Amino acid sequence: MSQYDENDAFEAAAIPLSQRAVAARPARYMDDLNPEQRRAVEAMDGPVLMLAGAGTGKTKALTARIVHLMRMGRARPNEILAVTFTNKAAREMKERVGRLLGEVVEGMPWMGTFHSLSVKILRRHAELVGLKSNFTILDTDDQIRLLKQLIVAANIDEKRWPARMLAGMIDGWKNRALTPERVPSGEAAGYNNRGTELYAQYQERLRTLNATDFGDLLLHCVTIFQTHGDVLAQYQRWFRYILVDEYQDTNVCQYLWLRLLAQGHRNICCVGDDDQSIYGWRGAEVGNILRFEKDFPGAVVIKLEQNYRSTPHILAAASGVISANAGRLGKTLWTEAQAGEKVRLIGHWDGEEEARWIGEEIEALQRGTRGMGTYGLEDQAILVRASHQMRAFEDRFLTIGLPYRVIGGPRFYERQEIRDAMAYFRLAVSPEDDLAFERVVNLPKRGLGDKAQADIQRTARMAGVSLHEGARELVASGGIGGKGAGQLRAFVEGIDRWHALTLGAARVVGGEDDALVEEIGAAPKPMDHVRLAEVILEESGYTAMWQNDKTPEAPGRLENLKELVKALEQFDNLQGFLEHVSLIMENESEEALEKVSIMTLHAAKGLEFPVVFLPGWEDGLFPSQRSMDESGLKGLEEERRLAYVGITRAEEVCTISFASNRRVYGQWQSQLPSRFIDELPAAHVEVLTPPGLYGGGFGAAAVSYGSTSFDDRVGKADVYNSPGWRRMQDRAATRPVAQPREARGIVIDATAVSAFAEGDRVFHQKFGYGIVIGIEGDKLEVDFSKAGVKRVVAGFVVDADQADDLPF
DNA sequence: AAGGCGATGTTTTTT
DNA sequence: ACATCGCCTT
Repeated sequence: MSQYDENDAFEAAAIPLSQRAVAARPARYMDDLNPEQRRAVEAMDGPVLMLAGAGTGKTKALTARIVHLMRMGRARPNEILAVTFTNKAAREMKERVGRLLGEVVEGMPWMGTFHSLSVKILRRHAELVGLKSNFTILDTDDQIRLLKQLIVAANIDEKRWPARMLAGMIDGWKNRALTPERVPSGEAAGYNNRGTELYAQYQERLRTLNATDFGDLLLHCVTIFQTHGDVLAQYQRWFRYILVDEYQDTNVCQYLWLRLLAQGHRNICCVGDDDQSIYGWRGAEVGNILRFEKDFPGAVVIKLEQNYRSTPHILAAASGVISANAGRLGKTLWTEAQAGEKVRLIGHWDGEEEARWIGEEIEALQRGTRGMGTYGLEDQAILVRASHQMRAFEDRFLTIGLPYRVIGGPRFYERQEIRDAMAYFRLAVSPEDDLAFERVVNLPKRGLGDKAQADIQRTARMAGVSLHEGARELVASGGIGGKGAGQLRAFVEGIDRWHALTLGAARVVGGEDDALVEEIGAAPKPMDHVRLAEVILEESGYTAMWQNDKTPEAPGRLENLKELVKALEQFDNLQGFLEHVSLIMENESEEALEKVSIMTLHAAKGLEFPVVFLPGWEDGLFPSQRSMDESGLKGLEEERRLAYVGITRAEEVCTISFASNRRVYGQWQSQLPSRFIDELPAAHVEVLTPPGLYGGGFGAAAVSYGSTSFDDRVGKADVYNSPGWRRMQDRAATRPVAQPREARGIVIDATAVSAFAEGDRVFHQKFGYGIVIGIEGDKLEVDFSKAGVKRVVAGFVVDADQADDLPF
């Protein structure tokens, strides 16, 4: 039922091997593998690196390999360690293995994410790192709150040295498997040179709270492996074969984790694609995959290069872009598929027009009026670099009524109301959970402000007890005045009551926990945990808080709370629920209705769509300026891999676009087409002419729109240097005060629009008439009669006299 | 204690 | 532009 069911892996081993050994019957799972895939499946022993390009059937090979290992009697299901990064990937792999086996074999208990597997291991050996086996896993909120307290306590200006940043540093250290004492002295700059000290304090606090953060799950395991040879040896013996998916995304800590476990037999198979490493910013080390053969001498390296997903043009475009990266392991994707459409490239005046055009294009493809076939909405996706780009599309699609769904929005369990409710549940399960107490003590408002909360903290600290007990004492001693007193008393008693009810609930389940069984005698009537959850939310006033809330999102939040309670049904008790939620952030209720998908490039990894739109290919946005500033060439190369990932998501139609103007942080900015566009091989690209732009003016200037296709003789360098391209870039770079513009299909000639002066009466399509009151570069400050004072790009307004002649 | 206002910092995201 | 956050006012 649960993901890491304690249907214990080790005990499962007690079943004799003979019962499992399956007679060698025709190996169905091998039938439709290509020679390379087959090689990856059959190279069972020793280190194997499977370099699997996009769409080359890597999961197929990986799952077949697992089945093969079992069929050949090399390992029982519970002796195979298969690691993924996401729960989704783990789930899919389980399903596929199950399907290949064609029979219900008891699950593979050691197939899961790095984190879930680490939890499983850590619970068995928690005491080795000073934890109890029922430790809790903090979410980011709790982590930040805890750090903030430490920073304030250390008398460090929290504004100059924010807790978020420290959290990031600590995370980075943990990703590199650095415990506080191992952090290089040079790296603790900031926080008054007390960064590592704070890190150490934080670890101490976690231990006191019997808690870990996400990074700890892995790091503690590594620590245990490194310091307890006997424990490590046990697991090395246990996991006879190790498989790792998305190896290019592993960080140092994960690498150590794997290497320690694989040290003995070296039966480790890593699957990945260095060209799809896009998580360097969160600690992933491409170096891990580049170094594999050195780390594991004698490794068999198998390249999967036959692509089953995309057309040749799409593959060629992707290959062209990625070839600009240095230090690749190098693969050349090929396909037997027919040519199909070239990658389409189109420029737009601004982001809104881009969204409008894509919306129309999607509808046209849906109707099949593009002469390129018919594609349902669920076959089409828009992949953006940064999530704020999604807005333009959402706005546009809402106005034209085009159904869409955003993938990877805030996850269910990350929503405020869900976290609040969870904090209540946590308090009910363990009243001493101080972080949960802090979160909801004044939520809903109980008249307990900063002062009251500080008093509770002080009382608790002096007595060396939890906040819950501290609050009880404070109430008893009358140390808290007036209105808050009664409410705090009610809160404290509420926690007591709910806690008692959870204990009661344990008996219903059968009381596997001895400690709980002993206490049950004192507990009141047992209560079903789903009902209990409702009671808690009701009695605490939390539900009422949202019912009384008049904001438009309140109903949705209540809906989510209902959903949360419903989700509880699938668990045995509140404890069990909380145990698992921290690691499993399921994206549920994604109806597979006919909808266009909108998501970031990161979220798109591993997915594929017949039709893909890649908007916003503009320097600074994509590649992201920040990425380049922070990580230089490395950053640029990662951005380029992102471009590669984007293009290779497309099966049949891939459309790249950019806009000349875009609002960035509220300010209009001229944009240059992405340098990645220059890297697209001309022979595989078709340049489209945007509608409403014809002849002369903007049309000719921008990207040689006049021609319908790059001349095949023109190499990419020439494209970049082509007159039209050049002119457009010059234009963008010099940013003339007045640019020609397109208004409702009417092209206004640039020469007719002279530069503006203060006092000019102008017209703006959205804001109406106004007077120019200031000029700064190509931006005008205009006092609009209806919209008030706005800053607009000069190209967006016309002389009011001229506007009068326009047929609006 | 709670609501309102100006300074601030804006990627990508899993567990 | 826009949301978040800390501070300041009531």
